[in-house]
Amino acid sequence: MLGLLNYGSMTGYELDKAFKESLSFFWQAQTSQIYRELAAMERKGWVNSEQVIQNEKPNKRVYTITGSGKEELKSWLCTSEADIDDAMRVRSAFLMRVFFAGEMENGEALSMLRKYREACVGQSEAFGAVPESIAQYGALVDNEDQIKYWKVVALFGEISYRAGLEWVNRAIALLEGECK
Amino acid sequence: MLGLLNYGSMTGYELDKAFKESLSFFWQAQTSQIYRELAAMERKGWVNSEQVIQNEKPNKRVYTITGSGKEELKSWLCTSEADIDDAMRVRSAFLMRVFFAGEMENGEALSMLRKYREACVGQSEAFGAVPESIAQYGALVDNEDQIKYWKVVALFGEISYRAGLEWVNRAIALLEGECK
DNA sequence: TTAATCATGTAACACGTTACATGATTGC
DNA sequence: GCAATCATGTAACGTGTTACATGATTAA
Repeated sequence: MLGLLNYGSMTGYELDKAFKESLSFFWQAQTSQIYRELAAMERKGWVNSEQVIQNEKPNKRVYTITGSGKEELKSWLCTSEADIDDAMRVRSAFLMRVFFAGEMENGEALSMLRKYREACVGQSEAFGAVPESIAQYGALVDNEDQIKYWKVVALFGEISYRAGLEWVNRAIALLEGECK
Repeated sequence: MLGLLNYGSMTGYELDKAFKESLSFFWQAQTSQIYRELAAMERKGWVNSEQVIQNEKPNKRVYTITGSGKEELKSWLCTSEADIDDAMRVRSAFLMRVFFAGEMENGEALSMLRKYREACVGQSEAFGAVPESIAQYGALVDNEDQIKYWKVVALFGEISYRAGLEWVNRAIALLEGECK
């Protein structure tokens, strides 16, 4: 949220949209969490807010990052310590299901993997629209440096879904060999 | 935990080791969380426990899955509903850092990526030891069906780290082009 | 004698999710 | 008339993390 507010002042509603439309690939947040954390961040002095009265739409509260908020953002970005191990960490209820799939019917496990394959294909296709979307947001932010990194993150997504597809195809082939 | 206890009765300490030695690739749990959740599961009737007095070692409490626990495990394994989307969900503070890396020095971003590369290489190498480890645990569990799925999960790990390495190499190449 | 392994927990806090609550305006 | 978009929250609950507390035995 500090990262987004650093691009420009925003409402909770707009932050929520940013998470859902752009960041959801690597981070998710509930609407209620956004409003709660905005209040907490204001208490900490990282942001301040101002009510804006509107007449054709409901009133809104616009949040602005403070100096102390910018410091906090930078220190979070730069202290990478043990964080690389954290970065590698996967946490997947899906893989847990696969791990214990010996307790399922063979066909049930296969249908789970086929659903995963469909989801991979869908996600891979969805990445076609990403460059366009980056160009649009990039024009608003007006910072060449930023969009370079956005593209690098998008590349991670593409490569991961392709890898996921490769895996699931091999997994299905392995299991189909036994349960025709 | 129900999945593990389904292989055979165990203590909290042994469950903790299983998470740390075998499941940590796709799920992590703190020791304190394991003991807390064991207590909760006993309250729910999914497991029961018995104290075992030892004389050469500290006493221990052995947990055993109940019929109702087995039912719970099976229903968790088989109801896969919306869970595939959940499976695809990535949550990565590391990718968040990359996304906002425009606020860092260029060199700092690069060194973060190089650390990631080292970690990928290390993890990839660590996968060499996995087949041996699977064979060892497999002998204890004595269920051919199970180890088949364990191998499929290990394959996911190998493929993911290879993909991560491919990505980080391309990302570093992209960024080095500009900051020599 | 010092580190590792065996063994079990409590308390507090941080973070994430779900359910609920409200209400105006705009486009089909 | 109905759905979508704009707009903001509270309360309760569930899950994950950190800090703390204790103490025996065995191998280097």
